[in-house]
Order: sequence, then structure tokens, then C-alpha cells
Amino acid sequence: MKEHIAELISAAIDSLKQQDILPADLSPRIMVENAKDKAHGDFATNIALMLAKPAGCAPRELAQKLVDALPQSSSVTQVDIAGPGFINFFASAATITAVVADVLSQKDAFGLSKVGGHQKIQVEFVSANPTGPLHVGHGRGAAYGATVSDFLAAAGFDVYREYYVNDAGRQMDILATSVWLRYLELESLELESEGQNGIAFDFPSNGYKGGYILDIAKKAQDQFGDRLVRSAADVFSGVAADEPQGGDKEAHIDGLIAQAKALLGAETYDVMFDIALEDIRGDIENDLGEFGVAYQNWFSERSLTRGGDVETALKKLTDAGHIYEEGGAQWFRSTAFGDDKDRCVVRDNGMTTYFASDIAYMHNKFERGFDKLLYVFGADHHGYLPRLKAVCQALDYPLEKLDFRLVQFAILYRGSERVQMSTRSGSFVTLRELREEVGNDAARFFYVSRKSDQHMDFDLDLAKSQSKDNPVYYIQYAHARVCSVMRKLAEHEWDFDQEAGLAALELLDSDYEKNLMVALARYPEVLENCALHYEPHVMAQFMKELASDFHTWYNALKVLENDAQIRNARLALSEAVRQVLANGLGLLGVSAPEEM
RNA sequence: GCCUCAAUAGCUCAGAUGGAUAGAGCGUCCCCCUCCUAAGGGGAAGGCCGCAGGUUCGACUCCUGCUUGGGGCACCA
Repeated sequence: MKEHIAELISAAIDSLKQQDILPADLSPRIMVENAKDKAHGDFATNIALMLAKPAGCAPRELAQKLVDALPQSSSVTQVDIAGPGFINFFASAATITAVVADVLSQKDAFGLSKVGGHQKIQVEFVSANPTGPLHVGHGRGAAYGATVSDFLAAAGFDVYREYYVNDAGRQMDILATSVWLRYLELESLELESEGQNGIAFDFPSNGYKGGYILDIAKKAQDQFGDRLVRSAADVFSGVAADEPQGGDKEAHIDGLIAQAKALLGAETYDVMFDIALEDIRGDIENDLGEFGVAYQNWFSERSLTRGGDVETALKKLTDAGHIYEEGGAQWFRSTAFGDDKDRCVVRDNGMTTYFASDIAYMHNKFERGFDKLLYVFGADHHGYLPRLKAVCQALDYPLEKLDFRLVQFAILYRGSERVQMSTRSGSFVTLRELREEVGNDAARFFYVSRKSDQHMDFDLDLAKSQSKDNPVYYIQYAHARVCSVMRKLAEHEWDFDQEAGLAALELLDSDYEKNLMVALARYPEVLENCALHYEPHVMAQFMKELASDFHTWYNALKVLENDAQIRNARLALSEAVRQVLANGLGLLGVSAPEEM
């Protein structure tokens, strides 16, 4: 309908051009918007205001000329000029009711868009280090990334969801070593129970202390038996003192890592490393799976080194003259592309940096032929943007192919009380705990109901409450209500005659019903908007509005009227509302229950 | 210090490419089930859109400065 009105306006403009009222070289962007006030009709355009200056006449005067030049249309019943020069359009009843038939015939497909044109877009999100379970901070990135991906797919993009697994680097070594030390503690207990001497030592202050480490240590026991046992004297031989003993905790843990590799041998160490990695990565995958978040690919950082990607990418940068050597290390001249400082890619000890992997990963993504790369980061990563943009340019790919979205943190509340989260000592609130407490539906909805770059307060009590205060239940209840009405039909020994209902839609002439139909018609553009701007919260907002419009109508007018025509028409509208609610909730990763 | 995101009703938040009288929910106050789920609905009150300039027919929206708050600024990952 908007397109139709835009065409009418365009025709009017052409006609005014021929009359030399408007300059012929003018090609304005015609904006048609949904009128916010009923008195302003159904659609409005500000075109006369925008063209007043080039036309050299007053806006209202130009508006009148445009209106006079508008072609006739059966779907427009009235055209007004209002305010400073707005042109308001009133749509015919048939135009407004048409959406109900559209929804009922297209069902799940209603609202889907082809605007993406099968562009290949890669979405990287979460990508938390596999050193422990996901916590509630990751949850928002997961919900947001998954939802945006689903919207993009619904808008006709070919979406490829990817989790970058940081399975290389020091943190992973700390993890593997932590597992080994827990393993030694377990073995020690067994030795003591057999009357032998245990292996006495203090767990490093910088090690991973979560309970899950112990579980992994047990798996290492299952696999290795006591073959990984070494004496405390050997393990701590030559290792710098830990912080509580007045030493340096970083040097201490690095020493332990070196000892682990030396005492176990590279091969055995790697096996234990992989046990830890796969256990935690698998747990994350399982956790996200239950949360309705699935990936096409779990991309291993180590594969970049092993597959030569890092080498290839660095060579490309070197050949292009973006790498220089200083102090025995190699640096990427990111300042040439607006970064604050140059970034090290190869340290003086010959090790490539984490950033070198990032370069290789981006290169790898582009090589795979994606039209667009979307990075979803936690807000704490925003410092990475300049250097990644620099990489993109240095690799000679257009910057427009890169998009970033930063997800701000969520602060948990229980009522008005803030829930303290501490990553220390493993006492954080995990995503899994959150899901178990409030349910997947509420968690998914709450996470994306705010603009991603907005801090959010997540009230656990509200998310759990089964009342109208809770938007998730409010929306789901609207869906369940329609289903309930359909069940009641049978009790009256009536059937829903869809064809008769569609034919009688013009009987639904109340403002309640018109509002509902106008809302339904907005759904496709809301969906498209969400996708193109990566803003799923708009749909969350829309769902609340649609549910509200429905509840208002439901309360004011009875669906199951004795009059069959009215009844079938209202059933058709109800079913259309239910379908759109189901479609929207589905995209948000929230279930649409038939009964509550 | 530099970068970045924010600041809208008592609270939590919407406000798409600048448009008409800035909107919801909660909370407060009134009202509505002999009726399809009251897990719902209707109404009232509540605003210097952080401050100050600028751009223009028009600014919550764009630009600049300032104030306040979140988060970043490592040969760490």
C-alpha cells in the first residue's frame, strides 16, 4: 500500500514537472509513513514540505497542486492537506482488511522478505573463550546474535552463524594446567586413602577454580589412570613463587604450564588439553543448543595456525608493506588506517599473537566469499574495532563489508536488589542457571527487548512472574487466548468457516478491529527493519503492541457471536493475529503456547 | 588524558531514513467479570526529551562544546 501511494505521488510529481511547476531534474525520495493519529488518515507524506523550496512556493500551495494532480485510485478514499503541508491518505476498507486474507494464506511465510537477495552474510557471535561455562553476560550476545541471524534469514539473506573458538593461547594452557593440578589432588586423595603419602601443594591463585575443573580432572583420571602423577617436588621445581607467598602469580602459573608440558611430554599434554577443551566447548554448545542458539560452524583458532592461514595472511600484509620489524618483533602498521597504535603480530620470541589469528580469521572469512561480515561483540571489546577495520583495509577488502554490533552488559536484579556477579572463584551466575531460573522464553525475550547498545536491567522476578507485568506472558497469553477461542468453538458445535469470514471482513468496522488490521499490515516492514538495522528489539516492541491491541479488542467485542457472518469474520481476524504473533515470537526464539 | 556508548514520566524503556499534540509498561489514583482464560480491559495524574549553542520551513532525532554515568585504552587473551 505504501508503494502504491508512493507511485501515485510520483505520477503527480511527473505531471507537475511537465507543467513546469517543479524543476524537471528533481528526483526526490518519496517518503510515505503510517499516520500516527487517526485524524491524519492512514498514511501521510511530507513531500510537499520537502519540495516547497525547489518549487518556489508555499508548502500547502504545492500540496494542493500535488493533490490535484494525483491519479485516481480505488484504494484511496480521501486525501487531505493538513498542518504545515502534509498530505494525508485515507485507505479504503477493502485495502485495510486485505491483510487478513494475506496472513491466512501465507501462514508461516507471512512477512518474509526477499530484500536480502541471497547475499551471504557471516555472523560471528558469543565466541567466548572455552575456559568455562557461559555466564549471563554471554547470554545477551547469544540471544542477540541468534535473533539477528534469524531475522536476516527471514529477510532473504544467506546467513552463516559462526562461533570462533579461542582454543590456542595462554588462557587455554592455564586451563589445561589447572585440570592437571586438580587431577593431582584427586590422585593424592587416593594415595592417602591407601595409606601412602599424598601430593601436597597449594593450588595456584591464578588457576581456574570452578567446580567444573574438578569434573574434567575426573575424566582425565578415567582416561589416564595414575599415569599423569608426578611428585610435588617435580611439578614445582624451579617455578617462581605464587602471589600469596610474595611472588608473582603470572610468573607462577607460566612456570607451572612449562612444567606440565615438560613433565607430561607434548603429546600427553595435548591429549589432556583436548579433553579439557572438548569438554567445555561441548558444554557450551549444549548450553546454547538448549537456548535455541545453533551455529553452522565452530571455527577453531588453532586450525588457522595449523592450516597456514596465519602465515598466508601475514605474508599478504607483508607484501603490501603493512608490516615492519622493531625490537625483534613484527608489527602491523594499523595507525596507517586510523588505529591508535601499531599492533604486534609476531612477538620477539617468534610466537604469533592472538591478533595475528584475528587477521588470519578475517582473511579466511573473506576468502570464503562472504558479502558481509557481522561481528557481534561484548561492549568491552569495542577497542578492537579500529584495528579490525585497519586489517580489512590492509587486506584490500571494502570496509562496507564489515559491520559491528556491540552488546552492552545486562545487570541482574531480583526485584529491586542487584544480583552480585563475581567471576572470581567460579562463583558467577551462569547462563544455564539463568535459563533454569526464568526459562528460555523469558531469557530470550528479555535479552533482545532492549536496544543492544543500551545497558539493560534484567529483573529475574519480573521474568518469572506469570502476569501482565511480564511482557513475555502477556504476548503468549494473547496467542493462547485465540487458541482457547478456537477450542470453545467446538463446545458451541460451530465450525470456523474461513471463506465466509474473509468475505465478511467489511463488517469489522470498529476502531478496535481496524487498529488490529493496520498493525498486522505493519508486521512485514517491522521484520525487514529489524533485519536491515540489526535491531530485533523493534519486533519485541511490536509484539507487545499487537498483543495489547488484541487484548483491547477481545475485551470490547465478543468473537463467538451468534451471527455467523460476524463470528466467522472475527475468527478470521483472530486467527490472523495468532499467526502473526506466532511468526514474530518464532523469530524471537520464544514459544507460542496454545494453552497457559 | 584519549576512544566509545549512553542520558526521554517517580521506575524500566520505545521513539526507523529530521515532521503534526513526545509514547508504552510498572508504580499511584478511580472503574469494569450473570459474558470466549480478570494470566485481561478502560480512565486519571505524571515531561525544560542532561545543559548550552548551531544547521532549517521544522530538532528527542543531525553538528559542536560542556556535565554525569557504563565500558575500553597491554610483545594479555
